[in-house]
Amino acid sequence: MAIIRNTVAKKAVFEIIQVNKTAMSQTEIFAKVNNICDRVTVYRILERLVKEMKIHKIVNVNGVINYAPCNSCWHEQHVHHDHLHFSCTTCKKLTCISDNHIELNIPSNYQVAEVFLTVSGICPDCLIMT
Amino acid sequence: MAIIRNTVAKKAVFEIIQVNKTAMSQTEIFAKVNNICDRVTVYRILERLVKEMKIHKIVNVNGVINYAPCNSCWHEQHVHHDHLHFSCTTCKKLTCISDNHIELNIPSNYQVAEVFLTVSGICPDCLIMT
DNA sequence: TACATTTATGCAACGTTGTTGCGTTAATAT
DNA sequence: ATATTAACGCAACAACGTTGCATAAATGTA
Repeated sequence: MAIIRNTVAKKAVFEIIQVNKTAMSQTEIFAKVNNICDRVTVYRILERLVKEMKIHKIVNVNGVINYAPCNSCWHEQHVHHDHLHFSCTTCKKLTCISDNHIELNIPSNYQVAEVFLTVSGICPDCLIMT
Repeated sequence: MAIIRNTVAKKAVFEIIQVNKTAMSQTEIFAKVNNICDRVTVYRILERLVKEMKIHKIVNVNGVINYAPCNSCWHEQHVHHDHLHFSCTTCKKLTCISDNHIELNIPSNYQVAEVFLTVSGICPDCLIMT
């Protein structure tokens, strides 16, 4: 069964993720909820939101897990070759970039499920500062 | 200056990484060195080997950092679009797959440095077991 | 509106991965 | 053989994430 409840903490976390333009880590999200709930709760809410496919999980190039809203994006079930993440080495922000169709050339004896494509470099905002 | 020394522990770690066909985490590597040295030493050796470009660092889809030998592969300094990592969801092994040229379509106001391309799914070895 | 059900939470404790400081050991050059 | 200093061991810490269990609060129903 498992009836999903829409709690205040869950609404707050989802709101934070949706408003933010770039992907956020659990630490950043917890810092923004203003002690409305425990840090463990944030972990559990994120886990649920991923399962409900309202947000998605992205591993940054440094290994830190980030979360972004699932707007026009892929879902875990589907193979998408047209989505990309940009990791800025200056401001550390992780941004989703759509419309990036790529052709893979993987041996046929591998069964592909998901494609993770992350590009590191300098984002437009930081490039201006140079 | 910084003269590089070829210690027994370093030789052992490098040997382990080279012999193994798939990329390994620090934990896996440390488990194989048979207490020849401390776990902190393994971290420091890996750091040095990366700097010397004898091995390279790959972040797996779960956020765990893995290490693989730098044979026909890319170096951190260069942009390579023809290298790919396959992360098996069954055996958790991370394998390097070469010859995978991809075309990116990133807005020109982003300055690209490195491309990280990881594909998850089921590897040939695990596919046979199905 | 009050109550029952059970999902979601708080707290505490633990686990893993990775880092830092500092005194000691051992690899290389002379 | 000795001096130099890179590399190491140990201990302690830090960040990130997980688990168990008692309690709180959403939701459906009377």
